[in-house]
Amino acid sequence: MNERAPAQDCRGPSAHRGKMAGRPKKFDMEQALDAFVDVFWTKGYQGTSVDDLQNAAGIKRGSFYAAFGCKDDVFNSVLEKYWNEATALGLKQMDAEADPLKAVAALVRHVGIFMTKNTPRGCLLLTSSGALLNEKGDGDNPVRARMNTLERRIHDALTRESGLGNEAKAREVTAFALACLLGLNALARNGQDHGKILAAANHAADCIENSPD
Amino acid sequence: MNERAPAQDCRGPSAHRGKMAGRPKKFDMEQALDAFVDVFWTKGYQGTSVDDLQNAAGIKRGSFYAAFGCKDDVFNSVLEKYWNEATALGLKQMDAEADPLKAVAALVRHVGIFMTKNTPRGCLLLTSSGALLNEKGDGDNPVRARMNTLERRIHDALTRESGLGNEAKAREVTAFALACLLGLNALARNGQDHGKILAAANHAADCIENSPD
DNA sequence: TTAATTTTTGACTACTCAGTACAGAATGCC
DNA sequence: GGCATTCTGTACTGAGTAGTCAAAAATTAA
Repeated sequence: MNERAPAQDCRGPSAHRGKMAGRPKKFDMEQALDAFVDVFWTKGYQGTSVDDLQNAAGIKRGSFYAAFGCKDDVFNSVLEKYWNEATALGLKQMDAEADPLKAVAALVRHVGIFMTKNTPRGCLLLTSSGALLNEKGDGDNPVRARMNTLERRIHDALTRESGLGNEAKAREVTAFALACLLGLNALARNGQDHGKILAAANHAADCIENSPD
Repeated sequence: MNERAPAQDCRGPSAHRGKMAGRPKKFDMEQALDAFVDVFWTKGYQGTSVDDLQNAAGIKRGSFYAAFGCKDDVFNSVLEKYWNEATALGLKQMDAEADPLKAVAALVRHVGIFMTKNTPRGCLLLTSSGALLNEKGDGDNPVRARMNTLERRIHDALTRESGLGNEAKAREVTAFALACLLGLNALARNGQDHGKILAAANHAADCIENSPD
């Protein structure tokens, strides 16, 4: 564990143009972060080394640590960026649908498409959740926290205003939907082809929409 | 990559009692293998070092390599042992059921129980499949091969004698069932409690049994 | 007792990794 | 120009890793 501050100044070429003293950065923080997302996404948390990150962004050791902090700091930043983008794409579809079961079904359907687009990478968040367990034990971690958020969002979608009165069923569907998302992701990462994943996603969505009581 | 032979003689204390020359083994091959299963199961493929394996079995470096070969050899042995045991427990339940959809539902229900028993470890096979992708790329690997076998078994269960006439539906349900299994596993490894996992498994099984056409 | 055989043991090589340290380069400000 | 500031590049530390090797120990066979 390392307690250094991750150097949150973030001026660099892309930051606001009020010129400041000192040698200017040769790289763009945002572009570098994009590259980091890519590396973690394809290689997984455990599989990426700091060298991988540096090479991907074309940054040498010293600059890297000064600008981004340690590996875990970078991973947190990457997760934040990815989570925001993935949320924007996926969860909003769920919130737009009025009928609770249809809303969750829409989420699952969208995730199917999302996974298909990115085979065999699947979803960075869902994939990392398993890997972090091996690395850090089952304590709190940034992935787990976001998984809980995701779960809460699904549960909320099921129980808001016009929602399911039956709390037990809401919980069951929530757990099932979560399992479907994780399952579709695992399917994608197992190299299943587009057709199969989409079929499974559609089937899952249909199942949720026609949920048995 | 290392091409040494994994020393497949396997006499040791537990083998047949025709005494042979040479210093006797101090450890039992089967017990050691059990310990290896345990380590890979809790730490994952990437997360376990050869030292971990040696410590778990109380074997020193040289002896380890002489008896079991390299890390990948050990992993293959572990996978074989685990697969046989998991198959004996899980797939036979599926084969015992005549109705195709009920058979697959039975498998999913059983997996739910299995995952619950082993939280937060889940299933060694399903868990490793994602990790190996990061490590080895998407080429052939021993996990992938067994995943394909699993998929084929599910598809067979759906299409044997009295089975579904509709091939498209069979494929859809197969992919969905696989997604459910992987999803339940991921759920378990995300630290979800017993109740949630069982609920999700039951819901999934119900969905499969009442599969929409 | 001696030879043959096999395992044990610990040292050894060679490599990768995360993170630190520091001299020097490039800039803005005065 | 001179100075403070910030970034770059590289070398370094220390820990971990996989796998090899040869000498010592334990056993059976002759």
